[in-house]
Amino acid sequence: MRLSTKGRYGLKAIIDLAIHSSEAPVSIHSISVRQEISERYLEQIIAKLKKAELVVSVRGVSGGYQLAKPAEEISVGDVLYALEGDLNPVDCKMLSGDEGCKNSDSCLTKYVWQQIHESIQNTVNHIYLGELINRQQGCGKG
Amino acid sequence: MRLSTKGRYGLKAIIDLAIHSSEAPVSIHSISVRQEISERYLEQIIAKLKKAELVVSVRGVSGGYQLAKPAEEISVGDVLYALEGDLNPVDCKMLSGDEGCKNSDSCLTKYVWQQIHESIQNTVNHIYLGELINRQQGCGKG
DNA sequence: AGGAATTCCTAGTAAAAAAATAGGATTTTT
DNA sequence: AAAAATCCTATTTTTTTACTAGGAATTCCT
Repeated sequence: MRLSTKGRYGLKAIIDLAIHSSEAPVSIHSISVRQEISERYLEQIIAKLKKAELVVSVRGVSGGYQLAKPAEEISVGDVLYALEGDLNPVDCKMLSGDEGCKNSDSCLTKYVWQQIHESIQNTVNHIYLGELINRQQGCGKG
Repeated sequence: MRLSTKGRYGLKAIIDLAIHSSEAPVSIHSISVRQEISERYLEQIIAKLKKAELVVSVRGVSGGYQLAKPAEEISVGDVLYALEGDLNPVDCKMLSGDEGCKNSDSCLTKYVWQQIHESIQNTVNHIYLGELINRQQGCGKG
């Protein structure tokens, strides 16, 4: 039940972008240095964020990435879905359709997985990058 | 961010026990047949449930397992913690201690992981096996 | 024009974790 | 004594994750 490094690195990376890319685009290289993540691996992660239209890219020298919209409008859920797929604790087949209910026990567990899924979604959909950055005051200075 | 088969099979198995072991102990073999889980693998899973004192065993012929306490007093959380460890989406090191805050970004993400963790805990700690079994009415009959 | 810094795309590999299998000892009932 | 079960631990197989690698395309700067 662990998030992969894609999700962990990716969230750090997009927060880094939110903080540093407001003026000029930020290169993968500079993120990888600040966040201590393999450049080549980050490349793949950010590619997913781009595909999900959370960031935009500028090619060529002094190119890089920027947020596709204000940090206040990007939720942690948006980021994690892009990187980890749905945050469902179990595979779709068990959940979709009521056919699984032929065995009544799987019907019982289904309810549990749905509840967990909903609570995760609820949490990540209501935390926005903007908020996170504003929290920074008072932390990290101790 | 998927639960392993340990958690999935294990919850099914203990629900099976809750339903079938009220009179006599239930063997791994019979659970494995009903739930379509490898007998040898189930053995390992149920060993964990025993270690966590959620089930008790009876050895020898016509032995098997029974719940260690009423289904109303065993939460899904109890079961999943026994099988999956804490349900923390990220590794402990990042979360414990404020040293991680030297890099302020990891401080920001930390908050997210804690929120997710709490919401999962909250969910699984408040669903009890007893409840699940009572839900069964109305389901699985369609 | 050419070189440098960058994104972009895809394939491959290595390491780690999960899932399952296996062997055999022990306990208890009949 | 045989059978049915738990118990214990090691090994193997499979799958997934994490990372590496190569090189093409784009853009800026001199």
